Amino acid sequence: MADWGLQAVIRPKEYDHQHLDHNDLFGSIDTKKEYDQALLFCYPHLFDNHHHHHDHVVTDELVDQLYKPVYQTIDHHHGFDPEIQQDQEQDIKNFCGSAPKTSQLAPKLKKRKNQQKRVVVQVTADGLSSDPWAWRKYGQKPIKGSIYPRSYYRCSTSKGCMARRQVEQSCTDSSIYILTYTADHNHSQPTRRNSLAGINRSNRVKAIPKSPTSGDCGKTVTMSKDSPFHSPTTLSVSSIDDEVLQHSNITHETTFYNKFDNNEGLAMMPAINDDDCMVFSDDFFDGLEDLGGYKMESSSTKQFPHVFC
DNA sequence: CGCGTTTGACCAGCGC
DNA sequence: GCGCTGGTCAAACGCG
Repeated sequence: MADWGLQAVIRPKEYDHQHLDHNDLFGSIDTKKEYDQALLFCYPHLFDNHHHHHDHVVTDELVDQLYKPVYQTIDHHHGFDPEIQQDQEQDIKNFCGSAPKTSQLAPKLKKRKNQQKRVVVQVTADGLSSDPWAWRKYGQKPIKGSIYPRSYYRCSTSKGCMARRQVEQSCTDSSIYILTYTADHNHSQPTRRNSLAGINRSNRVKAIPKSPTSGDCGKTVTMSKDSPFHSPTTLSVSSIDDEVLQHSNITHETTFYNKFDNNEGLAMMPAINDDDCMVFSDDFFDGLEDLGGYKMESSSTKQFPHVFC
């Protein structure tokens, strides 16, 4: 059975247009479930205890606008294989249905590198510390085609954890860092204290220099698909809960778009402003922090990158 | 002392 | 088969 690790990326619209060479590196998210997976992989705290679905109105035009370009990308770069999609659907169902068994968690040995599932996240320098997991650097290598080296991290929370993270600076936009997550955590999300204990030092070291040009777009996060989301603590795939929204005082400025996908849930996409950035109010992040025990860095305006476009 | 980064060496996948 | 490249290992070292 095919087990291709197609990647998907959510990135600012203008980024795609200006950095087409990077499209060769990444695929794109093609379903809302994959977006959920990406979110869950990187920000699991957003999903804890929120595993019921909600009805949200979304127009067909909006759905087409949000998702159509992604399918095109997949067709172009990876080819569209119904069997592959079926496998991916099954992976997601396994993930959604119940806590996975140990056998499901164990990565396949000798798996081809390009078949490994991975999640690609693009963040600004400020966003590098927004990861709740504790990572330990175990290698760094210069990458062909990039003037910046790639750093390799493994999860330091648990010795047996196979989760990996790669960090590289975009060669076309030095303010953007490309995070690639592979494998999955075999443990629950660390507590805030544990997480800080693991990242305090590395954060202070600032191994990756912050670009003087960064900061224009706040937290720019780019998500990708096909993550190995089999965290044993995960209850189900879900979207950010209405309770979160209410708790966060979401206003018209922080509208979420939602998309039904074959009765298997819906995605919630932050609104895109005129600058092609998702904008969240401070109240929103305060709410998330309260609900998930997760501290976002202080900033007057939080902006998440939006989906491909 | 524990935990982190750095860095050169080594290994394996992949294309030719 | 060979060479290139990416990913990992492990020793050395730094820091609190």
